[in-house]
Amino acid sequence: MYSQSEENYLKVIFTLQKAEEAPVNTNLIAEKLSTKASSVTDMIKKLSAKDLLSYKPYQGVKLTETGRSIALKVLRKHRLWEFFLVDKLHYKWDEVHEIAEQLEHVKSDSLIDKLDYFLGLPKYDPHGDPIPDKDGNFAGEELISLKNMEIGERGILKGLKDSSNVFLKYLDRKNMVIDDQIEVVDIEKFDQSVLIKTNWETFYISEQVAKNLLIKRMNDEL
Amino acid sequence: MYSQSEENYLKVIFTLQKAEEAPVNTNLIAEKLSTKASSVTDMIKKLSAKDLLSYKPYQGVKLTETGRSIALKVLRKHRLWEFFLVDKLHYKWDEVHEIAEQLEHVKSDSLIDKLDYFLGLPKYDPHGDPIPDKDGNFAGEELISLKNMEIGERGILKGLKDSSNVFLKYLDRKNMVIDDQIEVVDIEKFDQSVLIKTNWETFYISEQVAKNLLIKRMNDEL
DNA sequence: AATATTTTTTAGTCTTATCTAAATTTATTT
DNA sequence: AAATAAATTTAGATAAGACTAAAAAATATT
Repeated sequence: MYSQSEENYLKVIFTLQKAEEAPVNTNLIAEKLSTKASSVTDMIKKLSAKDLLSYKPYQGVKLTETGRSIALKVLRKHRLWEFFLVDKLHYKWDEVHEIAEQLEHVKSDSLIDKLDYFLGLPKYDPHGDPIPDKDGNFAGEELISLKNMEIGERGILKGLKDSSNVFLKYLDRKNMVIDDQIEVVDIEKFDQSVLIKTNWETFYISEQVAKNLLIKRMNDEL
Repeated sequence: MYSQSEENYLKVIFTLQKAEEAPVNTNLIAEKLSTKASSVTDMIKKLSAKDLLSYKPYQGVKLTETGRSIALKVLRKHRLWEFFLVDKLHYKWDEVHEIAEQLEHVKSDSLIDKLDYFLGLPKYDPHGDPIPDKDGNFAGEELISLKNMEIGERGILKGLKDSSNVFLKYLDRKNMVIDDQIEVVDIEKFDQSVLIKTNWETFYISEQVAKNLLIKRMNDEL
């Protein structure tokens, strides 16, 4: 069994590793965990001793297979609990992160699978992030940034690059939610802002927003 | 916010206090928590400093109103999660305790009320234990001896431990009847006699009398 | 290549919650 | 009432995880 702290480190390293595709460095981890670099070094040594990651001083870290599978399990729990909070308890999707951070550390072999089944084996959490299945496999799916879509293309909002609270609130104000269908109507050449059409309205979003919206193209299949 | 450990101590002390109707002693707590007496003493001091229980060395402990309300909140969470596990995830009732022990410490003001609502405001957990409601009221709130009330506490006279004729006549002379509201104004340290205030007068009763009066607490707050 | 800057690690300290062993207080027997 | 036993508290240690400040290594700049 691993401590909450260990699990959090593994989870954060996993997500950074995915984003960076390179050894993850100490400062980044410290920043994501709101802690200090020296604390990260301490924990890294501990995790390395347990063979959850490989580490050479000053060279950053990489998860081992074991470390990766633990991180995936934590991620699975986090996302399933988020789904539960939104789908069953009717939280808004920007309210659930903090609670899921706690729930993800509840230890029980059977619990998470029963929860999964109860929720109907969902494939995506409320932020559109894929939920790893029992065996650690993602619902592999190619999501592209809305910024990379052409005029006339359509797709479905499936995820966010930036899940910060400010951004979630912005989307809430715009009434945009996961699984919304979106069509690119026009792209302003001057500032790359994008005119999009949702099911209800047509409006402009800035380039920065467009970058952060992950879209599943409509000609793909589920 | 209180630590998991603090919450566990409060919860255990609360249940022991209910069972014992007397100051709860160190060894009992240690046994229930599978820890050592010395650890209990340490924690007791900490909780006492935070005014969650009253404690005099070698004399056992008693929860304060604040301590009691925290314990009740933890118990509420524990029992609601147990209900969830059995009713929604189809666990058997003898499998849920360990998991609920973890879930009960998840911190969120809104979570437990939303869960309560989602479950249909159940009154009893799968073991038949009553679930305290939002305001800390039990379905089957039990009665406590007036002797165990604190200065300033109020309650309603609901029963007698000793229903002998002499005692009934005594009450008659004092004009005390069932459903009288009673407030504990003071407790004389020398002989533990209690100054009480009824709707009509304020007077002293002996410790022996106090022991025999069964009170339903009025929960002014949680 | 030498210096400056940034990143990472080390050394030492702190807090929380636990423990063992010894000392003290309370309760029980004789 | 003295002696013994039981319960409780104190003193001192330990482990996890975090911190600050200083040292060491890697990177960037001139």
